[in-house]
Amino acid sequence: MRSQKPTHRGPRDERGVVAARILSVARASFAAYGYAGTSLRSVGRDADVDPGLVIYYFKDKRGLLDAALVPPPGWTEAIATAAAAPMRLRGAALVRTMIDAWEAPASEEFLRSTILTAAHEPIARQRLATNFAVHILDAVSSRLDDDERLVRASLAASQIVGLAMMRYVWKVGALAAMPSDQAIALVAPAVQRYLNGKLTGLDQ
Amino acid sequence: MRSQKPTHRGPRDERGVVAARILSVARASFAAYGYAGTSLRSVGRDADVDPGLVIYYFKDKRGLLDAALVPPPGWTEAIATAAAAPMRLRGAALVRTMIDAWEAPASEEFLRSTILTAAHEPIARQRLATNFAVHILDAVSSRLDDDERLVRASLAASQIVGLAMMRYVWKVGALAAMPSDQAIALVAPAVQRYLNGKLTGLDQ
DNA sequence: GGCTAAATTCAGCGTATGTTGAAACTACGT
DNA sequence: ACGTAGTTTCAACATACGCTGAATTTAGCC
Repeated sequence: MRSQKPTHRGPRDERGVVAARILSVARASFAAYGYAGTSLRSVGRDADVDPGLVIYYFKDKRGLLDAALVPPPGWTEAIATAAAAPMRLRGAALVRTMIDAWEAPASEEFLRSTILTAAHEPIARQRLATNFAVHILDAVSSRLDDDERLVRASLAASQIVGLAMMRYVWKVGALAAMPSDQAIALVAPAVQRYLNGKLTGLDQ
Repeated sequence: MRSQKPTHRGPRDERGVVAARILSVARASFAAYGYAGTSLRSVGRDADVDPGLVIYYFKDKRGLLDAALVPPPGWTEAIATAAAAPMRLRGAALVRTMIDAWEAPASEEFLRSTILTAAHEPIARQRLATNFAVHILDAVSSRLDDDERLVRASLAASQIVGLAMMRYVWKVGALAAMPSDQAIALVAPAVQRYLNGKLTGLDQ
């Protein structure tokens, strides 16, 4: 009358499948409840695994967060590609890249957990500043050549971020309800103007 | 050798001063560490008050959150005023109203805690959807008269939200470093175009 | 067929949490 | 003076947390 549940231990993990499952659960939980709101016990429960195993793989709760904030493969390249599109189409390319990332489950998990955890955890914020500022802002601004390229990149990013917040994070308003092609078509011109249009208010 | 600290109980609260202090501390903590990361004990400690008193005033931890998410007086009116500005200046008026709110400590506390808590707490998200969508989107869209007014309001809001995230929440990039007048001048034209310019991609 | 190393579980530690119920203090009306 | 209502503190509860150390199972290697 001890344990009726078939507890079978030992190596049955194939190439880190279990670790990947834990990580996926953790990302979802960080995004949904934040860092403090995520417990190793609940992660273990959702991943059908003992909490100790989470720590066995990720060492720490913080280590789990660190792993959750690593961008998925292809992320950097996708941005670089969009930032290198012909100037005429670059605005639309950037917006489309971002929207595609938000609508693919794998990268959506990463984006959501990063953006939402960055709100509360200084570590996540710094990580986002790196992944975001360095990769995105640099990818965009290094492809521009005038004096205001840093400003232009920031402006373009601000519009894309705003779209993501309204459409995917808060899911509020008309932008959240329309098909993605329409959202891209509506927002791309503004981004494009930021990239190579005339800027107001730089001299005063 | 019992208690050397002068414990003085009894009514020394003047017109809810203590409750206001608790609420202010709570807002700051919600914004900094999130809902789960905020403990009644730490709130009490920072407000120089016993944790039980927090519950005496706000009944629940959730009640404390509820109170923290109530907009400060003047908030709704400020948005309505900006949304009613002459059409030519409306974009700039909206952007300036938001930036002013973020730079005034009282409303900054509210905005920050609302936006950041909305990331993790469904209750806060719904509250933000109400305060934000209903008040802002409606204030803006009810002043427009064409068929796409809901879309126009959402687009304008997305640009303003993006600016707020980059400049005040994440503090990343050129938009975070420049004086506020410059940020307004740079972003206002895009908002203005969303309000009464030509929109792309609505028919296909 | 034992050996080893990796994978997994288990029991338990110290600590912090939200909440409660009662107690203590103060100001004020009578 | 006195009681009463409103504030504030205190002690304690059950629970949940992060993390550790040892135990247990399994798969592959000689």
